[in-house]
Amino acid sequence: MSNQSIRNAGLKVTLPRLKVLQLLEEESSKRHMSAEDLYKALLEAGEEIGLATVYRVLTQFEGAGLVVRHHFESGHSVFELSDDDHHDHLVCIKCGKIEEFADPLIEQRQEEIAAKAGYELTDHSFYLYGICGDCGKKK
Amino acid sequence: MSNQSIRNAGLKVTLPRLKVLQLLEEESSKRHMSAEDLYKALLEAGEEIGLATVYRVLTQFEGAGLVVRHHFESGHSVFELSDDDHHDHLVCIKCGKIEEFADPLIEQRQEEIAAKAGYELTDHSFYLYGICGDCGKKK
DNA sequence: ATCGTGAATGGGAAAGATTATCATAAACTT
DNA sequence: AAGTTTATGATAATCTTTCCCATTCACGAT
Ligand SMILES: [Mn+2]
Ligand SMILES: [Mn+2]
Ligand SMILES: [Zn+2]
Ligand SMILES: [Zn+2]
Repeated sequence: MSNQSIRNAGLKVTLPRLKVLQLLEEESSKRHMSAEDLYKALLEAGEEIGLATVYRVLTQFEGAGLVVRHHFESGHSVFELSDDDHHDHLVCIKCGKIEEFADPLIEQRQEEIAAKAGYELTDHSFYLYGICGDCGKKK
Repeated sequence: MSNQSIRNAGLKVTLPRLKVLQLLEEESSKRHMSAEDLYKALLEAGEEIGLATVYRVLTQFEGAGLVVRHHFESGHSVFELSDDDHHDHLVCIKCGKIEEFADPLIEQRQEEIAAKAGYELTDHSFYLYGICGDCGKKK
């Protein structure tokens, strides 16, 4: 239950935190939401929450590993619930559709590259951009 | 000569454009400069240039393929002169040092991933973050 | 070299996203 | 229940980038 996830993250269980987390869990389909997206969705759902709180909570969740932050080309941050198994993203530059993928070969290669340069790898950011099948046809 | 690069890009040769491009060429060592970085450097060099112009010119150069824009974690854009051969980046999260690398295996794999998903790949953004040898020692 | 005209520039205002402030409210402790 | 600590929400502030528009500049034609 989200209740427990928040505790495990070392955070107090407050209504705003609960609501944000639950919304992220429900919207597992419409993933990758911005702070503003979440804020609006909560308002529409009749919740009383401040935008600043949404930003704060998301940053805390990120720190606790509960959510992952992404910077797609647009520049601003979008979030998704942290999954057990890491994945990367393939984004259609026409319609915005996002495919998720995991590629062990690339993951491993990253380690090799970092090691060769004497770096200890802590993170990576990897996005592919292209034109999806649907958008390609329409052209 | 930068003069010619600008013409080839289909742009008129103006003083601001010339100055920005020359600065990027000189600073090939301190690569990856932000619009603000370039603006300040030009002011200090006694050039009279507007910040808005720097932004405009960088966007034009990017469109013409003269420079490449990066979004490191910081959020804002940094630029570097476009090199003939593409490279990606390995960034130290402690000291900010940047290693550049090119990995044909990863580049190829990206194509395969996109193809498998029915996307036509147009671009990618790939950054590795870690702790460099120097910063690892100090710990 | 001078002119004319459309394109480029610079300064400041505006926008968009995120963070900082701080008085008030909600949680926890006792 | 009271006191202490922490979180929240409204708003102001910040930061980066873009927009606006009057003025200046570049360059092909004269
Ligand atoms: Mn995802
Ligand atoms: Mn580079
Ligand atoms: Zn598409
Ligand atoms: Zn370092």
